Amino acid sequence: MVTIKEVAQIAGVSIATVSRVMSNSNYPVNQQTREAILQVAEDIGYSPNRAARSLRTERSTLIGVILDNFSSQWAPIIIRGIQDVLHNSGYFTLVVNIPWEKHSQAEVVQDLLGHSVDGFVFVETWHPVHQRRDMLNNRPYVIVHRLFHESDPHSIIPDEAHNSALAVKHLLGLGHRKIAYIAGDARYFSSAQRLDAYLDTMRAAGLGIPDDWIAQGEWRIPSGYTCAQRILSADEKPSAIVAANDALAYGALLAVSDAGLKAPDDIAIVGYDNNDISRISNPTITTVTLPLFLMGQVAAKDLLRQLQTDNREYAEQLIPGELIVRQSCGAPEGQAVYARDYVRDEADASG
Amino acid sequence: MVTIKEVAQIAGVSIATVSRVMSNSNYPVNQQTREAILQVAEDIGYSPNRAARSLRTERSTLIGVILDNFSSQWAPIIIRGIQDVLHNSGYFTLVVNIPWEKHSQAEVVQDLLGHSVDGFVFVETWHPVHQRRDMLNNRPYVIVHRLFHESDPHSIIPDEAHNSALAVKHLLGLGHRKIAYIAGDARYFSSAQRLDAYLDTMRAAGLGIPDDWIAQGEWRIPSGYTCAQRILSADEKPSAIVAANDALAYGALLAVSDAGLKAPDDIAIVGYDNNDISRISNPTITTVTLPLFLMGQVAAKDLLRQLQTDNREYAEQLIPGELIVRQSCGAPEGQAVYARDYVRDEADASG
DNA sequence: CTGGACTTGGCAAACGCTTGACATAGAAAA
DNA sequence: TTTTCTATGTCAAGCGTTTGCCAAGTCCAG
Repeated sequence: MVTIKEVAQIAGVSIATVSRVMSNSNYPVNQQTREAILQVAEDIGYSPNRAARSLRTERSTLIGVILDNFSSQWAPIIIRGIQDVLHNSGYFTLVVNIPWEKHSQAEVVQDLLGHSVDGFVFVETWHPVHQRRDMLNNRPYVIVHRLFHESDPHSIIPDEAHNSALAVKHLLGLGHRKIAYIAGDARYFSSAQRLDAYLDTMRAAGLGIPDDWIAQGEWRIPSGYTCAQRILSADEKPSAIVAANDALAYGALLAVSDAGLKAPDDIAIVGYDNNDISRISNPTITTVTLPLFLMGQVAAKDLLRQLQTDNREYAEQLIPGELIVRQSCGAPEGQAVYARDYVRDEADASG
Repeated sequence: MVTIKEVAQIAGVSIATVSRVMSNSNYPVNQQTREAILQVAEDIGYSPNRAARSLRTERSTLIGVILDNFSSQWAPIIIRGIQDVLHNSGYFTLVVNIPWEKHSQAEVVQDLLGHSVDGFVFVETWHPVHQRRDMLNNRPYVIVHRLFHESDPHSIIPDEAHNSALAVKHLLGLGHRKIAYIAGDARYFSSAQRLDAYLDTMRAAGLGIPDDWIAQGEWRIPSGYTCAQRILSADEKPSAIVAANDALAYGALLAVSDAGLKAPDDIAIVGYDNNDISRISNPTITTVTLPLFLMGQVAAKDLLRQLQTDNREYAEQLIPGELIVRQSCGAPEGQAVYARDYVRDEADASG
């Protein structure tokens, strides 16, 4: 192992000086000396021993990342966003997957603290972390894509209201007035947010919604199918359906097809999530992106802020997504049409 | 921070004794003393400082996991397999994503070594690691799903030959004799392996293959479409197509449909990968699984073996997948039909 | 009763690094 | 000249553990 001593010896300075250079301390060091040291370090392949540094400084440049479910289609993208920022700031991440059912989060947190992690990121967690803040040994934390209902000032979540409104406004802009809705699993607070955004946007446009235009689904394809069937048999036929996610939209597409109708000609459909299914289905599904990579980046930056400053202002951050226009809505592809005219209060939809 | 000293003080022994108890050393310690120490440790919430331990022992219970591409649909599953084993053995993983283009792997390895990682796992790497073994500071390593061509005794890869043969044999078992093939991107060695398995299996069954039954694709849907078109215009029409992955199979499905034919009635299709597309498409696609989770587990176990024993026997390990019967092949769903009768040499297909 | 073997436990030296305290040299101020 | 200041470095303590070595106690055979 090549140590600081060897660097010091070769560079002809003391280890203290080398240390100050290597750790970017703002202690004044002659520019020539500094460069010489860096050169030697590179030449002999020196990189500081983290254990020694960590022992001394009580910091580890390690961040614990805790997932409730690594199998989620979103988690890997969020993690990439987190790492994108953290790695560039010299931090490594200790990623741990704990299935929610195991309820062993406290234990894992304990183990991570044993590794002196400087902070925590919780990804897609069902655990209201702030209730067990003591457990974190006062280390800073941040939550990306919280799944529990109660708000948390340390969380970064998608701007569901904004995103859902995008879908509805797009259809309004295309001239649709009769827009039905297939809701997601009610246990997720995002379902309620998306549904509310639909209701609000319709109301803002001055449009009424018969009861049988709203169907309660639960995220998956078969549910989208049956919900769409119910909506298609409504007294007054809608001309468009917004689904709370792409799987539901795809199920709806199948139901429309089985009913002898054609999307988007007979009925327009918009989904949410921009996952593979929306790219592959026929017709492809117009949808709204979840800004996952960005959310990860924002979370990581916020954690760095907590680590580097004494700024203690916290507020839940909402990250807006974008509309992706494909075939299922009937608009020219790639072109978003917003219903500015039909939405009275545009102010809160910006950003 | 509660240290070993406090435990020693309260338990009325020296820190040496506490250390020997806490680290499960097999140094003899009186049973009563041992229990008393453990009790005190638990009471005051002591857990050994990893940095100090690591500094002293030059081991960290940290494993570096290096990905060429975290966005791959396979990587997250492999990682879960790795972590499943490693976490249960008290190791944490430092997962790092390095896009291949950056060529900065050496640097990242350097940084990970700075964290004293005990070993490395390379996931889906294009780097022939063994050529730079010195770079790893003699730490053990293992490769899961290597992408470079040259073999490496430390790698765990899918048993492509076995898996591809499964698909072909299944069709043979269903009575097909005219089986065409859409190959994957030739830059991947797995493409060649899959193609060879197809050729071998057909040959073993004593069946000839006209040149225009084999089309060179490159993994993605449009390529599957054009390849299938070419195959469908062959002088002698095949009754089935095996594709090197599900995207190609899906593209083929579209081509078949556009040609006014119906799968599986007019032509049977089998894919490879078992990804979302094969579950969603209509008809759903019969496919072969890539045993990713298992591969991750095997890799982790192999690394543990290297860490814990002095067994230095290495051999590339091939992990077999399974056939998943869906609609596109025409067999009753969920029921695999193997062509035992038509394959002369069954021996090498077992396992 | 003595000597050896075994059991149990303590001492203290590292491990590689950071950092407060101190040293030196040269320049400017008095 | 002496003092003070700044710029640049060095010294050395100490972070919490592990572990080789030694010491003391206990037991048993001779």
